[in-house]
Amino acid sequence: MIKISFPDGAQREYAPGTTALDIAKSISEGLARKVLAASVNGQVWDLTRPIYGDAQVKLLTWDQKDAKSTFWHSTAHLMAEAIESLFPGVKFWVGPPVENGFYYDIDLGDKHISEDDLRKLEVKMAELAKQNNAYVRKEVPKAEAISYFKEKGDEYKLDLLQNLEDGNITFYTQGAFTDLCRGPHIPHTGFIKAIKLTNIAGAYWKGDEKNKMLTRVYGVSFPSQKELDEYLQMLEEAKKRDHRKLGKELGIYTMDDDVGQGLILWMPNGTVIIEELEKLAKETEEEAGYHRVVTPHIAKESMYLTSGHLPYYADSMYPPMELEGEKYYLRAMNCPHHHKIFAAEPKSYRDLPYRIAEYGTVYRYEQSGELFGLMRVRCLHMNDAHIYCTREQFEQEFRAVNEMYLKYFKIFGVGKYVMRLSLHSPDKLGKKYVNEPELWKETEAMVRQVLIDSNIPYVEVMDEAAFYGPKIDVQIYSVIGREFTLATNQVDFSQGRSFKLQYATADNQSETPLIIHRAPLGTHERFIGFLLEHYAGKLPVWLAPQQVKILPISDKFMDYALDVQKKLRSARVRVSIDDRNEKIGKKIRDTELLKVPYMLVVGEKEMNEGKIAVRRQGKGDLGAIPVDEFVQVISREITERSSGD
RNA sequence: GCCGUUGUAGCUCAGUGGUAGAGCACUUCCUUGGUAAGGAAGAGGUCGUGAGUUCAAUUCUCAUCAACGGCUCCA
Repeated sequence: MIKISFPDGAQREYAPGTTALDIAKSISEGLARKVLAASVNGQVWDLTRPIYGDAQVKLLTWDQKDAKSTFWHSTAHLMAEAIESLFPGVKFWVGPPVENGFYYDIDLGDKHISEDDLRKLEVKMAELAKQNNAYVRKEVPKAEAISYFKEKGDEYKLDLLQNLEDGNITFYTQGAFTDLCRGPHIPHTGFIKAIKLTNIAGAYWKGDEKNKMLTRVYGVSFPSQKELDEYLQMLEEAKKRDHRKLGKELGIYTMDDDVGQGLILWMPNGTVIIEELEKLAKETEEEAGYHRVVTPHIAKESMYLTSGHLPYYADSMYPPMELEGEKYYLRAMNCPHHHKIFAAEPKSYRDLPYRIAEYGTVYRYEQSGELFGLMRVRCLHMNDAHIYCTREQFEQEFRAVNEMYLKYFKIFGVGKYVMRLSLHSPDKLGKKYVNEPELWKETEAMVRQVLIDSNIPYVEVMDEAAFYGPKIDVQIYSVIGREFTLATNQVDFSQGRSFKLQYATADNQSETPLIIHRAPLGTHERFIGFLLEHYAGKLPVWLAPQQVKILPISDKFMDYALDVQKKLRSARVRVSIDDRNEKIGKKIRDTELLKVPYMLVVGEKEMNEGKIAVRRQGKGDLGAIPVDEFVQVISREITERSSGD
């Protein structure tokens, strides 16, 4: 007998060769109907795969991530079967599960899949699923696998096989479809009750843009129609908080073909948000000992040759304009300008750390297909600053920057983010990264140490560093799940030397400072895009473009409304009056939809008592209070930058 | 940049080989109404842009621009 241990610590004995499905059945029939896969000694296995030794077994049902992945992976095979039956002769690359569903990359040859075909494929898949075809695992010697795919003329699977070791190769077959696959899979297709093929996209083979483009079909599937409906419902909800939709509805920003792709026109409402953010940044930076500077948006080519940016980024800068025999570039980064300010006056160690900040406007010629609302644009305003410091000061300065992030995140209630320690790839030294292997090692260790000392959870990622040094990026996710770097904190051991930046040490030697590039609030564009989604458009009062709307019951009360408005305006509250000839219900509805935080209803009662009836957006009627009291309440809320809950 | 989809009124969208329609928004009038849509009338579009096919193109074809979904990229 073999001993099976369960996550709760229980142990049971089974005959060797028993399967996880047998184990589930021995516990309860209900469980056996629900279980999709099993974790056996930490590895996800097919339920039907025999277990021959003692093992830790965890039965995985839909709620578990690994079970979902297995389920979607199996659905990808089912989709491939359907595609093969509707489009015979196509070739398959890989079909993995992803965050929300699965995809399969396909070489369609001269065939073509349309949106209509997706509906046909869904029908076919449902039909195949109903056959309850088992996913059958088969171990295959490498030579046999090779000859199988050679005979099929499938160069893609042959390519996959190249990197697989003999004895470690398995095929899975369900119905008429056989695929090279390491598994695992759900027991049979009958579990797949609801399928939605979501979109068709191109994807480079092996993710390399030099390679052929394959057709990728995305889909998602569920064990019941109800779950699919809920998922679709959730997508609808997510769309409502998409910053592109909210940006339009709330009059935040616009774009125009005559201006150009990726160039944001900030409307009055958006500009209010920008100015509030800048106010916050300026206060915070002043308190932290930064100086403000202002620098031009262009510079000569020679500066970007000095900085070393040009060889790396020429393609993603706007092409230069030539004037009097000189090439000028629109800047894509602020750092060189700032370095020139550092260099303008001789520095001593007493001047360090030298911190200079600017909401710097930069222009990046991002690939057209990359542009995305406010999140990825071609003209951006960076919450930029550069800190020039000694090696001894570095840790404290770097840590102070991290603390600044966290301070900001607290104000905005940002909880869902990942701190990413971005490191270089040693094999790309001299290409993507400056060729200073020792300095890379040293600074990466320094940055890691700061994270550890500050007790900040983080993930390490290779090949994500800047060309001049390692960095910490704060990754956030848009409502539709796309990942973006919101904030960044970077070490630079390279540009100080390129620009011959120096300071005099205490013993009068010349030393090159370390530089920290940092942008805790990222760019206005991305940060505001993020905030709109984060708050679903319901900005806290201090950020709201329109903080108060006064709603007179009828125009008899306009004079009183004007009095109230005057009081609020003198307290610097952004307020206006809905003076339309509409009923109060209509005024409330429209103001609610514009997500104005406070509505003040004024009518006969309020006028006689010197009060206003306060209504909070999304919360309804809060009752009447004296005007002066309201002014105090809202002023405090604004000054404290309260999130309002 | 690549693959695919889309482009009609300020917004959301319907529609057609014979030069266009709805709802909301807007303007005017009636109504002066107490916590999420009061009523009526009116105005508004050379159907993204350019070319081609056709007696005739918003509709078909091609090109181009832009948006969207991915891929690649992201100082």
